[in-house]
Amino acid sequence: MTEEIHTLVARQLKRIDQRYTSGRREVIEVLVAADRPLTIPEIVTDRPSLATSSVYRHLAVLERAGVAARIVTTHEHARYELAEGLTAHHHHHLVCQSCGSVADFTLPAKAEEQLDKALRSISRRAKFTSTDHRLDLVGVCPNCR
Amino acid sequence: MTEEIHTLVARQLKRIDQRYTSGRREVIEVLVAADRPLTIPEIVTDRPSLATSSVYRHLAVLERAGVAARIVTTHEHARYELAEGLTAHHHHHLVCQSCGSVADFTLPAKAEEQLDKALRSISRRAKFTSTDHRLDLVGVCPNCR
DNA sequence: ATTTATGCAAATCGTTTGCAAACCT
DNA sequence: AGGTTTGCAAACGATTTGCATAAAT
Repeated sequence: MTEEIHTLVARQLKRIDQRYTSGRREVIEVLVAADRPLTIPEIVTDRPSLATSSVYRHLAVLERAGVAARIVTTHEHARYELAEGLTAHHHHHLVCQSCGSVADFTLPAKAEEQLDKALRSISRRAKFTSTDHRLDLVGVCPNCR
Repeated sequence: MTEEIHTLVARQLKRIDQRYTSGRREVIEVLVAADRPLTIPEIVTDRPSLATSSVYRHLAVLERAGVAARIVTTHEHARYELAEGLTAHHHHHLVCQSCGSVADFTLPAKAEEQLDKALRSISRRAKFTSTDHRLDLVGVCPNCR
């Protein structure tokens, strides 16, 4: 089942004429194993054989291929996770203001639907071509309380 | 009515033992005049008498005072706007992936309520103390199409 | 063999900070 | 005067890039 992911990543990379090299594969492995978005230092700590600059490049490629997603936080480092297409579900984030950690959550299907509907209507009115929405809850995580 | 804002800002600053100096006032004036979140270079362009480093400091203070809000974008510069307490309404953002511009929108009251309710329930379950939520629509603005 | 990816060190660029002068009270 | 704020230049730190080597096709 995680093999499936690699097949998918390889296909998506090929689509933009990129190879699925061992370094890129390692990055994907780390992201698959994580249950939350990771910073680049975290990824490097997990796989010290990877050079930091290469991880930046790998993630840029993986993002272009649509298999990784960058999350912007108020904290110093950006965070990355597998794209929703690979993990199979649309989700949102709980962002801790204190430690910068990010956890995932999903909205009940009905709430998500209602939200989507409202957002589609907004986009239409604003002549804005929306590709995605982001919903974050900002606050303090259980660890930091 | 914009005088009212200055009174409020002054009060909030005093609360954290900070003065409402001319530089800080100028920053607020620019933000009041803008109808969208601005980057620091944009603010400096508007008021060239302000030193960039001072604008960074001003906005840090204004943010601590709760009268300005920093918006994190995928683009290079952070953006700032008046805090919701001053502009009087909770709103969200349309973020253009192409040019990085950010426009405001509000959700219909009912949709916002439903969303809030769903989010409160999520927070409770995750033992997450939520102070705020952020909702962004990501896509391409009319100017960039 | 030729192209593409990677590591390392150096460069970049938004943001922060030290310090001396200007400002406020 | 005494403390705070500001401008300027220098420092910082996350991310990017140049270039020479290594890997992939």
